[in-house]
Parts: sequence; C-alpha cells; structure tokens
Amino acid sequence: MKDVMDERLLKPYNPKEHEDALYETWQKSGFFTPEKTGSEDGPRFSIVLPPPNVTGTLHIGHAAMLAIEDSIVRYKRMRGHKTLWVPGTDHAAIATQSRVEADIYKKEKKTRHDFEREVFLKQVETFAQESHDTIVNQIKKMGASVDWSREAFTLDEKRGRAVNTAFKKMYDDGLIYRGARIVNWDPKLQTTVSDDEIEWQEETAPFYYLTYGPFTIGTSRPETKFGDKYVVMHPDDARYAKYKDGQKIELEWINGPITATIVKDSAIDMTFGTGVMTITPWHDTTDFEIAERHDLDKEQIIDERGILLPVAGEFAGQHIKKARPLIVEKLKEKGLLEKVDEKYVHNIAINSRGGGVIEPQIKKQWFVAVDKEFTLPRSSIEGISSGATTTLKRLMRHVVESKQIQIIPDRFEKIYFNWINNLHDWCVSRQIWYGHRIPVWYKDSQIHAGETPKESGWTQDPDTLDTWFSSGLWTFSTLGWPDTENADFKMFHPTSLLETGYDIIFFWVARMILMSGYLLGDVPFKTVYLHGLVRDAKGRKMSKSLGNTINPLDMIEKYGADATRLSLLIGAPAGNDISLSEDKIRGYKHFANKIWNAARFVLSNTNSMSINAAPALSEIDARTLSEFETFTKEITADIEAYRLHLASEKLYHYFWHTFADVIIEQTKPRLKDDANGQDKISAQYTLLYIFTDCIIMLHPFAPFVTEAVWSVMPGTKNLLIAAPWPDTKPITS
RNA sequence: GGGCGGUUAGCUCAGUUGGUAGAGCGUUCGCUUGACGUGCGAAAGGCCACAGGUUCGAAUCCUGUAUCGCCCACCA
Repeated sequence: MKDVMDERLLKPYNPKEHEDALYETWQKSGFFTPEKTGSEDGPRFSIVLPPPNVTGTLHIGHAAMLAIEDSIVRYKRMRGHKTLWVPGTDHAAIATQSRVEADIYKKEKKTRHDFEREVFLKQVETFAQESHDTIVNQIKKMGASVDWSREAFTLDEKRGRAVNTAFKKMYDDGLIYRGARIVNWDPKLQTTVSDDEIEWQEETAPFYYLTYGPFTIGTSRPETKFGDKYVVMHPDDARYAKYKDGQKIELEWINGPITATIVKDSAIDMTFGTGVMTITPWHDTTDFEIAERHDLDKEQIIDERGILLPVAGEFAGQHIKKARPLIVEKLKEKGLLEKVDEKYVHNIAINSRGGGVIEPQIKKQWFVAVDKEFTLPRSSIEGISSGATTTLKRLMRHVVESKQIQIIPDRFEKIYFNWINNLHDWCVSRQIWYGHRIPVWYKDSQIHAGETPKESGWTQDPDTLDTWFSSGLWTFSTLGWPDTENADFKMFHPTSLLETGYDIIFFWVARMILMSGYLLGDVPFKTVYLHGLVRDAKGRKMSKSLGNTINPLDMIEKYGADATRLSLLIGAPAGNDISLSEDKIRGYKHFANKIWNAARFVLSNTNSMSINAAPALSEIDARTLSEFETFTKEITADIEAYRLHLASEKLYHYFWHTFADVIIEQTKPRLKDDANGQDKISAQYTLLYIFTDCIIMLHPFAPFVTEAVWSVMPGTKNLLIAAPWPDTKPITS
C-alpha cells in the first residue's frame, strides 16, 4: 500500500513545509478574485478588510479578525458565491504621525516643527510603507484569501479623490461648516482630537475652595480662573434666591477688584460643593455651553502650548504646571483660599492616540453637522424616499432601527443607539500634517472648497482631516466610488458583511453608515459582525507593559497558521472577549496532525475508491452516513448564522471523537484482506465519503492542512479552495 | 449618574430555539493496538453565583440579591 502513498504523508504534519507554498498556489489560481468565483448572475458576497493601521505590526486581535473573516469568505466561495474580499491599510493619521514623532524625538531630540512639512511627511511615509509591507506579509501568513489585485490604502490617490468629493458635497449641502467651537486640544501633539479619541483617567488632586465675593466656589484648576467674571447658580436654588440673573457684584479677585455677573443656569448641580461656580468658557466644555446659552464673553487664558496669557497678570508667560502652586500661594496670601481638599478624585482627559492631557480650547475648526436637515436626492433605504429631508443622525438611527443593517450580537444595537443620542457635531479637522489635507482654500475673505483653484493667491487650509473621515468611505471608496458606473461598485455595493471589533463601532461602523447613507442613500453593509478583544489566559488585556502579548507570527512559526486560527475561532462567539493561551494553540496543532494522520489511514485503505457512485451500503454505514448528513446540515446552519465558534468546535469534535475514535476504529476489522467483499467496499466508501466532506468543511477554518491533504488525495483535480460545499449533494444512493 | 455583559470541571471558556452539562490545558491509572505517543483506552472532578417564580421539565425564560468587568456621560 505504502508505495502508492504520497511520501509527504508518511511524516508528521509540518505546517512550515506547506503553508507558504499553498498560499502562493492559491494566489496564482485566481480564486482570491471574484473573476474566478461564482457566476455573473449568481449570489455575491463582498466584504472589506478593516484596514489595519500602518503604525507597526499586526497583533493577535488582527489575527482573530483575519481568521473569522477568512473562514466566512472561504465558506461563501465554496458555496458558489461570487466572492470579493478587499484588503487595504489605514494611514491612521494621528496615530502614525505621533509614532514617527516619538521615534524622531528619541533619536534626534527634534520635533516635527524642526522640519519642513514635506520633509517630515517623507519620513512618515517611509515608516508607513515599512509597516505596510510587514502587515501584508502577516495577512498572507494567516492564510487570508483577500484579493490583492484590489488592495487599497486610505491615503492613496484614489481614496483622496473620494475624500475630496465627499467633503465638497457635504460643504455644498452645508453639512460641513467651519466654526469657532470648543474642541479637545492636545498641547503635546498640538492638534485637536475627537471626543471618541479621549480616554479618561482617574486622578487624585487638590481641590481648592475660593472666596468669590459673597460666594465660595470650588476648583481643581485655579490657573484657569483669572478671567472668571460670571458666577453661575441654579435658578431653583433657594440659598441664592436673593441674587438675580444679570445682577452685577463687585469683588476682590486674584489680580485685583472685578465686576462679576450673576448667571442662573440649570446645568448647575445644586448638590455639588456650594452649588455655585464661576465659568471659564474658553477652557471647559460645560462652561462654553453655558456661555453660548447666555451669550457671555469668552476669553482665552491659556495658549496652545499651555502658557498663561497676559490676562494672568504677573503669571503671564508661565506654564500652567509651574504657575499653579504660585497662584495658590497668592490666593492664600490674599485670604481668598478657604480650604483645600487634598483627596479630591476626578477624571482627566487624555488623548488616547499617544498624546497628552487634553486642554479644551475654542478654535476655528471644521465640523460635520449631524443634526442639520438636508435633502437626500436618491435613496435605496426603505422608509426614506428619494428627495426626503432628513439629518445624518436620523439616517444613522433609522437603518439600524429598521433592521436594514443587522448587528451581531444584537445587544450592540442598544449601545449604538445610545451613542447616537449623545452625538455632537463631529470635529473633522486636525492640526497634524499626515493625512488628507482639507480641500479648502482661502483668499482674503473668500472660501473655495473642492478642487485646487486655478488662479493664484489662494492658500490651502493647513489642517488635515480626521482619519475616520476617509475610513468612513471605505466600503465604497475601495470599489471605485465616486465613479458609480464602476463595475465593482455596481456588483459589490452594498457589501454583504462588515466584520470588526466592537471597540470601533463608533469610530468606524457608525461613520461608514453616516457616509454611505448621505453620499449614496444606501447602507454600506447588510450585516455587522462584532468580535471581542483577545485577552490573555487570565482574562487580562494584552499589553506590552504586562508582557503578556502573544505575537501571531511567533505562533504561526511554532504551531502553524491553522492551529493559530482555530485557537481564535473555537470558543469565541460574536461580541465576547476571548482568552488565549499558548496551550490552547498547541492543542490545535495536534488537531492538524490528527487530520494528517487520519488522511494517511483513509487514503491507504481506500486508494482506488471513488465516492461519485455509492455501492450497496451495509446497515451500519447507511446509518453513519445519515447521521453525517444531519451533522453537515447543522454545520452549514451554524455558519450561515455566523456561529463560527460552534461550527468549528463541532467539526473538531466530530472529526476527532466520532470519525477517528468511532468510525475509523469500527471500520478497521472490516478492511482486512479476508473481510467480506461487499461489506469492505461499503466501509471503504463510508470512510472516504465522510473524510472527504470533513476536509471540505474544515477548510474554511483550517485551510492549509486541509488543502495539503486534498493535494495528495487521488481523484482531486482542482484546489480545495474552490471545491463545492457538501450540503447539496445526495448522501445515499 | 445611565447602559451592557459575565458569574458553568483545578485554570480559561463553550452550551444555537428550555429536555438530567461540554472543549482546551491540567490531574490519576493503563497501553510499543498494523493512521497517529502531537496518540489510544479508562478515571477523578461541576447541587451550572444566590433566592424566588413560570413550566411536566430551566445552566437556558421572568423577578430580585450579591459580586466582577466593560461602555457611555462627566460635576465646577
């Protein structure tokens, strides 16, 4: 028997001997492209790869994402769908730039302002290119069957055209406006960041009670208080009933006597402190809103680098950090400091993109208006007809509410709605250099948006766009938009599925819904599958500082891509965080070997067998095959419902503990040379039949070992990647 | 302050529509069985957080409690 076996099968399965070559074979075969899959008028399946940031390398969370998406894509392809999976990378503007800035500062003690804009950008681009190359290699190592011929980058020329087109249209519709509003300013990176990019950290800091005329006010930031000339209290607060809104009072303040104005506003929490506060509209969001409501003056106290302005009098020119104790000292000397609570706990805002402590500032920025009405000229969205008037917020809510977009697991719909209800206008301008330059030019008091003006004298806005502006267009900018006649766009949009981590539902998923709702009058995808975070074996978040990270490339090197994929799929239902240990991955390496060894047994015992026509079956085999048919349907149903964690685990369990432990063992005596001829044939047929379909069904989850087995099976001409899924075939004759 | 999720074997976690509990790793004992010692056979180990309720029947549905965690908002 052994002389006719493929000699590769005689050794244990070694992933390294097969994986790169198989990937190469797949790629050359063309099956990664829709041109080679499905049929023109048949079902289609399209999905975009959430573009990884070009900030370095892929982590295990990316590996989980690739494993899930590739399993689904391979399944759809085998089901005969015309299948497209678009790969790409994200320039991740601020994250990438701050990473490069940090590197440069470490090496040369220089900031980006020590370089010309273009010179600095060249360095960022070089770094981005290197990251890109690493990432592409990692995606391939995972076995992801993406269509490389359609690879995109959020900052390439085509995506730039999409961004400018989108911006211009929104500007013309009045949905993008420029306004002086309070924004999250990062003094370290010298840029604004969006609300979603802020992380709150608990901090214990002194809390000062200050005498402000007849009142006592509390603050943790005395350095902002110089310009405070409005004192605010709740209109229903009986303690302060004798003071009237608009009333003026004279009082002694940090740098001398001032006139303060009483303001009554219900934003005040009567139970907090004394129920009275002064406001600093330039440097606090709540204060800004109060000032807007009452049309109060706003004065800047601190500049963009954190330096006190002339309003601070003798403290002008000092950094707020250094000035604070001095200011407190002066307040004490003047008898204005009543007491200090040293153990006051509050939250401070940090720029999560590698930046510093947020200092709110009023700045002229570009915003996307989410509550402004506009007319949607063409709509494919049910419940919103062409020509209807709506707002971005209503649009975003409607498509999910009406189930035109289904979110899996559905509990995230609530989280999504909750976010929309709290949504403010989206600040899209950033004072960084790496990214899409805002397509707006100024000349005297004129403003021009869209294309570069032909005449001279125009100056382009120096800012760039929030990186999520370009990623919001991703499902259609990758398919040729703004050319709506593009074949890919017509064939594949809206996309079938969006698969991504629940942590970017707001950043990205919501923004894609916004952008395609507005620009196309359509949904960007029909289903959203959200996966969780990959945590360590103890359920802790993986981080470099904890030293508990698992590098996917190391795991592939040690245990193979199939084992790595299975460890990230099995036991990982949608929306749940998963714990991963190296032991788990090792366990699935054993499974790959088990498949390999089973192949050796099956093939050496059924060599010339064909499963195209069933022989007369013994009773036991008919029953086994019938049970297998039920199993096949169950697996198919699980995958269709995106229960990949169940489908993969059931396949694992069936293959090992039913097929290998029971069916193979039960078959052994029946395969002996002196066994009954008819029964032997029946047993051989059953073995080969179930084995073949198991290999097919395991392929989406463990593509390498299954394709390797397939290649040594007699009678398999085509690649497994393109083999038809078994659920439609008749099982018994 | 608002919302969401977890609480199941020693550890980390599955359990799709309610029908007397499963995986990986770990533990114990045995096995040169002709696919596989990356294996095979066997075993130990869980009143499915707690208390009520619905039901013929609940880990699974409802109510409450405890506890851990996450998200959002952000109070000077």
